[in-house]
Amino acid sequence: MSRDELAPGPETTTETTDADRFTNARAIRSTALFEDYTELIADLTEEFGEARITDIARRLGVTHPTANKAVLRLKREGLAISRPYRGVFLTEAGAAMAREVKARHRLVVRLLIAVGVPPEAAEMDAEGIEHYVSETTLKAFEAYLGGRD
Amino acid sequence: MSRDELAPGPETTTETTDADRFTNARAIRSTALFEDYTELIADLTEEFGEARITDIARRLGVTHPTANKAVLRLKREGLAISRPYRGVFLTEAGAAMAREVKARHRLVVRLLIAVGVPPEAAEMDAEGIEHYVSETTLKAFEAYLGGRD
DNA sequence: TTGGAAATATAGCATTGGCTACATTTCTGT
DNA sequence: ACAGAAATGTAGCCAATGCTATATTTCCAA
Repeated sequence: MSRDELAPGPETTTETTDADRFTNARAIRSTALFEDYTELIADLTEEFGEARITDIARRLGVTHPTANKAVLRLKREGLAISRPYRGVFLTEAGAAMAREVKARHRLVVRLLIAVGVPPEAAEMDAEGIEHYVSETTLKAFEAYLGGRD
Repeated sequence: MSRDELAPGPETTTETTDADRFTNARAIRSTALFEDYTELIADLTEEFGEARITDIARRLGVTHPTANKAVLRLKREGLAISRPYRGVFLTEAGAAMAREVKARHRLVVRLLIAVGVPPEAAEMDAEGIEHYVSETTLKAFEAYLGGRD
């Protein structure tokens, strides 16, 4: 009945526990929002020369106070800058995050389509999946896609 | 400069907007926790005959008050039942969710491994990815895996 | 059987991320 | 040039999800 020493599996080597996986997933969840915002701000800046709160809010499907509050957090984290009543711009750190996220997004969509997921569903699901794809998995996706087209 | 009618793409048909995708991802994020808990409670119940708060907390890597509070939400949503100072059990609805989540989890891991992701990374990433895989994508994964082994 | 250890419950705090309502500033058309 | 429209900012509310600290209950072993 004692569940105390049941955890250690066969090998006593460095092992990834359930808790590790869940903790990892929680950590990712807390950065996912930043990734969405930086990517979107990069898109809007490219399209319009600046990213305005109203446009950010509309694209994300949230109200503008919500977008505004998120931008405050982005600024606090050094990912964006803005002046009152003006557009939002990414810092170098924010732009780097946006580039990285965009590359990951594209790769995830390409992989989903490659294994037979309809493009529409691939785009939809990638929006959530992309945040959880590790560097290792990304490399595997690249190898898989590279080796077949 | 007017960004108002830039949104409508080429076809005026039913179109999935960015906002739709983000709204979908947010909705999923809010059910992900329930999915993790029901799956875990099912596992523990199978292993030990009941799911205890302490075990739930340890496996998820959170403190027990956190697990307790989450279980209160599960009960409120009709996914679990429990009596004070006793183990937690799934309702039929909770058990159904657990079964569905577990099947999805296994399929995601299998697919990741099939495209070349190392098993350890596949397990890690699946913990987050699984929540975002739609029915359509799941079907595609099944077809892909079925057609190659 | 009873006292200490373990498990569970609860109170209270912080942050995130959503909202509505309202204030302020900027833009724009006449 | 200015009035109304649009955009932005801010205040305040709520629920979720984490935490620590402190009860309370149950379990187990001497």
